[in-house]
Amino acid sequence: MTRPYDPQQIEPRWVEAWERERLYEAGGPDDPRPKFYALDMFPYPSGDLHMGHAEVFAFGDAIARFAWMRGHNVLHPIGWDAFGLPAENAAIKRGTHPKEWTYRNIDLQRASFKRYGVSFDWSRQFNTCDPEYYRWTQWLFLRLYERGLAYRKLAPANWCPKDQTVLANEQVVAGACERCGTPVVRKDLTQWFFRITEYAQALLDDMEELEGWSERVLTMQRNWIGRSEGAEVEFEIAETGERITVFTTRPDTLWGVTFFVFAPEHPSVPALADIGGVPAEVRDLLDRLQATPLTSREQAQSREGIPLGVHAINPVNGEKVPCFVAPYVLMEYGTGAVMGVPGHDQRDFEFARQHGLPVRVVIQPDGEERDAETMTEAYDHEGVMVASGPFDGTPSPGGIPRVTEWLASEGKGRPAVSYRLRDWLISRQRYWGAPIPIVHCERCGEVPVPDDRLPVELPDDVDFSPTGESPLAKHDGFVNVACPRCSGPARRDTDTMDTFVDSSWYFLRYCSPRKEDGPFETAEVARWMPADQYTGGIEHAILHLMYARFFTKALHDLGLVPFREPFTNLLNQGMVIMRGAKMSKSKGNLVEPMPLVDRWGADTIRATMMFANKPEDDIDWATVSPEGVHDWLGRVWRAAHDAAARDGADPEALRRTTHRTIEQVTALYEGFRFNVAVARLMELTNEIRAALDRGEPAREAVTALVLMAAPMTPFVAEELWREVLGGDGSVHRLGWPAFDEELARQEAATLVVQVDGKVRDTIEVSPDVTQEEAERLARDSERARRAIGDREVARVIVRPPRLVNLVTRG
RNA sequence: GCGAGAGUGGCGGAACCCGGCAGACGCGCCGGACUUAGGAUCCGGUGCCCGAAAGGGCGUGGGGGUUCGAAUCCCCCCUCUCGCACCA
Repeated sequence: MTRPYDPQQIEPRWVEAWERERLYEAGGPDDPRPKFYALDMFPYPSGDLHMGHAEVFAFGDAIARFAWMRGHNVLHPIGWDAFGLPAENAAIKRGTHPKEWTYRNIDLQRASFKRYGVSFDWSRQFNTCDPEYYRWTQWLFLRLYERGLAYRKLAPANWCPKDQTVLANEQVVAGACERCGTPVVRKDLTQWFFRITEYAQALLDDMEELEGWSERVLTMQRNWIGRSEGAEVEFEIAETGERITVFTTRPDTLWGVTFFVFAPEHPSVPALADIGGVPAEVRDLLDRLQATPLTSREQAQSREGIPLGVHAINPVNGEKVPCFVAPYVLMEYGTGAVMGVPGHDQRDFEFARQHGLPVRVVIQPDGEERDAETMTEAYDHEGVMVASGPFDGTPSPGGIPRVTEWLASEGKGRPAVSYRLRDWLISRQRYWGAPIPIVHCERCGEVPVPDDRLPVELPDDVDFSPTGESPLAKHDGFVNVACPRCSGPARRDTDTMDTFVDSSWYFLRYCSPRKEDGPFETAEVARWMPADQYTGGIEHAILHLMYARFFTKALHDLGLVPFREPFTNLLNQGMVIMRGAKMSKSKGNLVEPMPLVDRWGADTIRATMMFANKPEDDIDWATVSPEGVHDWLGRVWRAAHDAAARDGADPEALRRTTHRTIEQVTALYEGFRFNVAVARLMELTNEIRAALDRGEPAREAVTALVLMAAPMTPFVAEELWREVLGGDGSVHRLGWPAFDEELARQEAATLVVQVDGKVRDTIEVSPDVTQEEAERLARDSERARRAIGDREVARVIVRPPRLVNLVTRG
């Protein structure tokens, strides 16, 4: 009697055995097998694993195991992204220390990962909050600092009043803090930045190398960088002679300029307001804006504005146009001043209407503008109608390139490129992060902490309740320090780094995680990087992936790594949702994976995730059920036991199915089509069952089945392989089953007789039917005759292996 | 508005790259077997309509086109999802 399939009985045993056998440790430099770096986005330890983790690591692990079985030397590491605000907030709420909370969660997640059967190389684990790690985060900061890629400046920052910290632009969503949803306000602070804008063009250009990235993510990154080509044009202020530069994508519309607008924060504004006699109004506007978020919608959408009382001289025709200050012009983009062309820009048009300014349409010389004759409609630069007239018209002497050229030759402008991307604000006024390794000395100014005095350790005894000031600033023992340069009294920088800095290089540390005299071993990094496959959630499409790409480029230019892109192939899987909505405790639709594992076993939960949908799409947990997969594994279990007890070679038909399945499943794994792969394996299982029920042997088929299932359902595969099929060693070290191409292509041959595209009959024939035989069959056989009736056969199309099409006439 | 992707049974989804038996595989549902019992296990059925059956008709968001043949290729439209959005 076959023992029943009981995952709770077999799975924990293999967790232990694999660990004992050190089955998943990556091979050293002498390993002759080709390398495969299977990288999964490391988790944030905010509790036990959630459904999202269960999904990513099911995919990531299947990819790693498949690579092992195909003969690669695999690096499949794990660590924890352990610094960050949630730890601090949770610690405050629970009256504990972020460190304690974090390490406890890491222990919890580690145990769960093991129970889940993920094939990690545990010998390489680290946490970004370990001093041995953040020492090198600080070291890398200093290298960027030396290169001028890290700098400090006073800037308006996004400030979250609840979390009491500055946020990166990327962390502000619809004017609110990404984490807590509190509306963000503007605050002027001296902040640390990474000069990611220096790499804006490289980040765009090198996308060519990212062949294994989805168009979706590339588009998101492209939008985020937001490159536009155009020209800088210089206007002169009539009253002062000051030259003000604007950026425009449409220099050819300079003839349509009827006004000029400054952003409220533009440095020239206060002086011009004095001259124009409106200093109080302008100051009021600024004060009001200070109180509102940097990225607020309403503010930007209004068309309010204050006439400055001064005029700008249009460089192309010497016209004087009135100047305004208006919040719809952003200091953050372009030069913070724009020329107003209401005939060709929606916003300018609305502004002109509200302030009673004239609208003038520029007529292109080659008649490109559709309203050239009537001038009843105005279009923006994308050909979208802005408004209907009638309007004045004025001719332009040329298109964009000609006008740009002319401006340059006259010294009134130059071709220019503008990016939406801003420098990356990395300082945080919070405790749980890597301290910025800089000392401020009264005499020497900013002084980097020397490499041999790293890490700048984060003290444990800090009052980290948020007050708006960096918690570290209240810790005298931390703050007061001798200047490394002059030994005089100095103060440490008390900000900590954004956690995205920690995660911008962790994949390099994995290559040599225990290195003590550097962030990574160059040879090891060269051996493993770039990562062959990166697996993680779509929510990191912009932030993390852009920062990691930037870091890699900067390190490349510092001569620290020999490549410019870190991740060759990227798999962004969708989310696990519940009844159409994101899971959350507050919505009461939270499902936790580990209790499911306790009930069904890890194999079933993993395979259920993979079977539910293609990796990129969301899985609605309400629409899937582990039952089907669990039943399937039970059928595999029984089939394996039955087949093992039977001698003889598999029957021909089953062999064909087996080899066809191997061919298909191999391709499906390569394309991450795990859902279909599961379906094909279920199909094969059904065939095996049928053969066994007929009393036929099926050992070869079952063996292939177990091997192919191994990356997705590692426990049951290992158990069946080692304990039932008498396999030698782990199934996860075995070669991937080979398939006989000839056999795989042979079908149970049926000719489908189509008459004018409609299926009339199916006729059994030998698998290698030729055109001649098929034609003879089509014309002479009784059945074909009956199918086509009295029509005349015009043509016979044979498409091996199994289609005969009779094209009839009349 | 701009950009990307998607519309197939009661449900999740196959087949689309490369046109050739649409609905693989699973869930659910229906029926049966075994059972004191079934929320266990096994077997069968299940796109819709007509029909007892054989069989027939209709079917991949809508409309057109190419083709002997279109879920698949081309054009137009509709709907949905995601990302970006005073970016000058």
